[in-house]
Amino acid sequence: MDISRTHLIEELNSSMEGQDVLFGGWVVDLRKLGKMAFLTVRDVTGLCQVIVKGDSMTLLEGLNRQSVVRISGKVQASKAKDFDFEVSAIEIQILAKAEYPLPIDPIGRLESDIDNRLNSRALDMRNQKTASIFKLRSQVLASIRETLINKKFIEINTPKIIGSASEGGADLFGLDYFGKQAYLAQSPQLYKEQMTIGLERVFEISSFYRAEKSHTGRHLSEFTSVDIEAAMMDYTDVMDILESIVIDVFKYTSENSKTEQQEIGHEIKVPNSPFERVTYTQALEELSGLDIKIEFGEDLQDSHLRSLGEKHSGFFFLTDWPMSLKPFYIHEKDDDPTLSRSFDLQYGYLELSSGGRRLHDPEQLKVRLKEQDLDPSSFEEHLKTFGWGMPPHSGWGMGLDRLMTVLVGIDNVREVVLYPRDPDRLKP
RNA sequence: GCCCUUGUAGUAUAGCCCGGUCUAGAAUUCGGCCCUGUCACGGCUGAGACGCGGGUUCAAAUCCCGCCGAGGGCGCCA
Repeated sequence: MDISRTHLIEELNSSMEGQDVLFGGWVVDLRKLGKMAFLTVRDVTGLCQVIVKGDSMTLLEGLNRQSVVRISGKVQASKAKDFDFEVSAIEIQILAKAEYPLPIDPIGRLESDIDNRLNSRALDMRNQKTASIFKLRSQVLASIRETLINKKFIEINTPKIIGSASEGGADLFGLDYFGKQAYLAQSPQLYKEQMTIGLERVFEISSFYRAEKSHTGRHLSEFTSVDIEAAMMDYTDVMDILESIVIDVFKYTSENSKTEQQEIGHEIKVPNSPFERVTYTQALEELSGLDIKIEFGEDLQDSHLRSLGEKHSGFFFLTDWPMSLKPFYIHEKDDDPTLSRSFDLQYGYLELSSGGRRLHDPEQLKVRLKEQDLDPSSFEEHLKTFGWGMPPHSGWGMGLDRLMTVLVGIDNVREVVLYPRDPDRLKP
């Protein structure tokens, strides 16, 4: 079966009148008017109207919406409202039929439940709103890579099957690895730090796993994280990098996704920079002004972050957290050892990223491990690299899926992940 | 782990609170017929549903209980 095409739909134009073309895609709409018919056909690049008349009408037998067709025809001027030109069909080949009933309405005229759409995710991509979200996601990834590579970062891939828990905190998924206990990685933290020894500036964009039974619109068991780690940088340096990545993502997508923004019904606006930087201590004071009393050293609850988010709408950094709230590898401040060189990037109440300056002195690391009731001997593989000339370094991890929800203005992370995994969803 | 909401054709919904009017309604989709410029085409026509199991009642889509499914929130966590 010949499935070649001479043109993608976006390559067709009204100056080609009279020209024979061969293209293909899926049937979006089919309107039969007695002895003539209109169909609209979509490929990844666009939508084209096809007109069928006379003897060609027999070619429509058995054709239905969402089926895949290959059409040969002649370009001609169109009287249609939305098209300058159309293709008059000479031959219509049905390459694959769509079988009804379909589980969702792929046109999106009636918006189906998120549950139904996720169960039929591939078909959901025929819905231009959904497809646009993932086209945007691709642009976001491209933009982040471009920004980081321009700043001399090297993209790495660290293992997702690991032999021991990397940093405490979240519960890990355990698995049997040829009779040994293994885990799915919750973060590339230790590996990316190690890589600063030789590659100096590294980043990874990958899936990580948390076995938390969270039921919210912003948590998934499998999520995509953007991580960087850079030698010879302090936490404020990597905050600047994070900020420029976010700004670049918004700039890039706002300019390159006009169609997608229209489909989604959300205009991407480049945020103001620089982002506000609020210290943990200032945050406590602000909350105190709102009659919310929090002791130094207490973590900020969701409700506290919501209150702060109302005051600092949009992106802002929360910096200088108490050491007691931070993992063992975080570096303290010189002027106050109870405070850390750390930060979270917030969008309102939503935590997008957290990072900081890391300890690079193995002796200090061992002390901190013990303080947090972790056993230094189970970190031997990691600690030994610190004796090989570990440069001072800083980094962060950012939840890509959360950033996507901010970018497209949708508050459920499941909308921006192809096949989300949460405690109740393992399939498809 | 806790709390709230919810389940009606393929899809998305009305009806439920206040039981009988439900032979479950309108839309869209799907099938058939008519239609040569549609553009959410139109007209005629057909098919298609009360998640499962108990209970209350003369009578249950409607009230109660259990199970299963779904959505959201809290907590955990990023």
